[in-house]
Amino acid sequence: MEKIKILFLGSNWEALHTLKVLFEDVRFSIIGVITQPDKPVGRKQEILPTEIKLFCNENNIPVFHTLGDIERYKEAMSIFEPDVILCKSFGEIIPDFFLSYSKHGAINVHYSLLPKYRGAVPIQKAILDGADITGISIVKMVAKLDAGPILSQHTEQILENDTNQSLRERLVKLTGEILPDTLYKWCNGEIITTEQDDSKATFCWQKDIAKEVAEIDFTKLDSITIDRMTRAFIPWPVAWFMYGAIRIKLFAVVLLNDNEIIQNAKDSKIGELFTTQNRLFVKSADDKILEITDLQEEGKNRTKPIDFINGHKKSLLSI
RNA sequence: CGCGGGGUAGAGCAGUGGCAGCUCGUCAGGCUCAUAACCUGAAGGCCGUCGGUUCGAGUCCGACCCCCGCAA
Repeated sequence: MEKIKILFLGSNWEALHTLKVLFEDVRFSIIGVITQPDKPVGRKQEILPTEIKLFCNENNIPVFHTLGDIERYKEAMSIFEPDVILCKSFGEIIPDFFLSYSKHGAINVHYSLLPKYRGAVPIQKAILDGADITGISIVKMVAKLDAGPILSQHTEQILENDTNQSLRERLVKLTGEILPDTLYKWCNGEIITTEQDDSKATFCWQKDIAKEVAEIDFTKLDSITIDRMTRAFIPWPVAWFMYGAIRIKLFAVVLLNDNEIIQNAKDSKIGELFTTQNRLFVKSADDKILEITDLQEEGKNRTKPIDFINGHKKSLLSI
């Protein structure tokens, strides 16, 4: 039985996980990986090889950079002769001609139930919208972004306390469980695709997830929105608010149902932080009490509320 | 040399050249029907490192190390 030759396009840790799963599956052979070039990382902006590149080097998989350049895509086509192209978190717009040069085309893994949430940040947007389910769509890539026929879909519940990170980790894991079979069947002609209903498409863009939109003004936003923002912006850019002149990152909040505290705090001012029972609270614009359970001041380490309270005993309102 | 904040008890923070402090936690005991409550006591420190100034440095000066935020 001849192995299916895969040309893998991917750049981040999610792509690496998927790449490993396919690499270890005996039905497939990874003939090459196209990934984004090494970039400066961290505070020191050191240029380090990406994890994908390290993995490829260890396993003698050829690595190629297209750099978004049409000519380099053409060059890649002359080097690699894949049966199928698999794309996961690649980060470049791929030219049309490249999508169709292999026998079985190019397949993309997208983290939403297409046609909903086409675009760059489907998980975050689903959380911001308060959706209760999302999922994975494995689609054939076409010129139009995330608009191709669907090979298979799998739904996943969005839990009440799911963050972009926790949900993403589950979806990445699930991808490893379902992608190999789907891809194998596809290449054997055993899958009949389903066209997307374009009229039901919704979209999300990278600009929806940015530092500028991650600011939380407790005097203007309601508690539900604040909770969703906090969960959607992890691990980046992380929801933040101003405490006096200090910027504070907000890693987790809990909508409060504790009657005693709500009763005691009924006179507290909207947007003003206060503490009681060694816990940290704030009232949002809809007059609900939110408990802050995980935070970080600029220039300082991430701390638990008790530590923040200890450090601000004098300025913090206590009820 | 990208910009900025910081390093003091297990944690979080004060500290004006002159005895090392506060809150929380920990430990021991007490009180209470009861508590993330209250009372009494205790342990716990190379004040990032090295050098300098000084009668005297956590504090002033210099160099270095490390952590963090921004930016990318």
